[in-house]
Amino acid sequence: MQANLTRGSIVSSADDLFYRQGFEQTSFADISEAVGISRGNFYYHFKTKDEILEAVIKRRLANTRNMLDQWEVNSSEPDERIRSFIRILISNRGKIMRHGCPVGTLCAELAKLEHLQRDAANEVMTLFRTWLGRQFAALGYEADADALAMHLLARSQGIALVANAYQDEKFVDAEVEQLLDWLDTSTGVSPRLHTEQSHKGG
Amino acid sequence: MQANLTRGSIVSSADDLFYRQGFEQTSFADISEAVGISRGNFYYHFKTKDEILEAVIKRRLANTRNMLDQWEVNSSEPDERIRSFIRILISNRGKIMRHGCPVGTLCAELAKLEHLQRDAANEVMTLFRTWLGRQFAALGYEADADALAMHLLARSQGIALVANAYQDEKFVDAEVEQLLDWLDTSTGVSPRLHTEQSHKGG
DNA sequence: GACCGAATAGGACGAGCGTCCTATGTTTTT
DNA sequence: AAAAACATAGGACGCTCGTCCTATTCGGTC
Repeated sequence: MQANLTRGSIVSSADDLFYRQGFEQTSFADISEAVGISRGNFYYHFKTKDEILEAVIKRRLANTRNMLDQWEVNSSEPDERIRSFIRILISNRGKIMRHGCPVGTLCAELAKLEHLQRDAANEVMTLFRTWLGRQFAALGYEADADALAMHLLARSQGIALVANAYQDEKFVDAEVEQLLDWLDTSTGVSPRLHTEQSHKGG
Repeated sequence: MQANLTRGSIVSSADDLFYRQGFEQTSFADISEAVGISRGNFYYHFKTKDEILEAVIKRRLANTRNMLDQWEVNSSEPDERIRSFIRILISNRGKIMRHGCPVGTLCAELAKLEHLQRDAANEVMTLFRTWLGRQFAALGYEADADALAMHLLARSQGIALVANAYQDEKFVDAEVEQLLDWLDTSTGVSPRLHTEQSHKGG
């Protein structure tokens, strides 16, 4: 079963290239060169470019699920879990400044292409959305859980996009601080519900 | 000077197509068909695709400057001017849900392509940035004017991107309300500086 | 060692791309 | 009216793309 190994390498390289160059801009030749195989061999594993995209999105879905699961394991408190989400802006700061958010840029590109895999790409974002929604619900914001999740999602996407445009490291840091403060003090949607406020550890 | 007329039509159509389909996805054939001229005539006015992009960006810069000037004329109060900015999310809501923000999506695409016109595209965003910065400075936030402008810029871009992904009209409305509230109450960066707070009209 | 499926290599293909050229038509100038 | 400049049309070019085909090599089985 050498095939599975090669297939994995292809999806992994395609994932990386789609992120760095965009889907449309990445050619079969690019991927096969990155993997170190011939274009003919490539066709043995994937018949069309859309098939690769589909596999890449499935891979991202799986990776995202793993990451979210890990955050739930690492932190028992919902607000700390949300902080894990916010802090990826810091841990991935370099990549984000160079290539934007992998989730947002793919959604934006496929939306513009009106691509069939558009909904699949959105699912990755929805993974974060529902996960964040659950955390906000656990914090006591049952009614506004989804709105808060969407708000945080949009804030993150905006920070990533602007950071990518201006390559501004300090801007990311400052905005992340604001997000953490926003989480600590109030969500801005229904502050009165914020009864059991958790205290900062440090 | 029929040339200037045709040239204008080309830039106008290209502007629209670049917004709806993206720069890379739009071909010479697309533009010439939209204008109603032959590809040969096209070449008479623009030698390369990059030249068209350059002209489109210059057009957007001019249009943006006009719009910002108009906002300054229409409102004497800086906070009301900022509200004009926030409200484009409502007035352009349909377009934004379909194709995203024209400024943000172009910056994101050219960043991914590592295109030479990338900085030029960023200038459109910078136009908003400096203009917003001036309004915040006029509101009394001299020290944090640029940070506040960047914050509002990022918020808007995030809203546009998420709205484009989910085609969610109510989300845009709710977020715009939050932005207007944020502007009215406090900026979140240096609330203590917010001495001369303007009152709402309605 | 012959055999067979799995896996790989490398190139052919038609289409569309950006680019460029030349011929033709249309004003404007003299 | 002739000449010159402007403007347009339509197709040729070389290239790259996604796709597809066929020949070859590898690895395990009888």
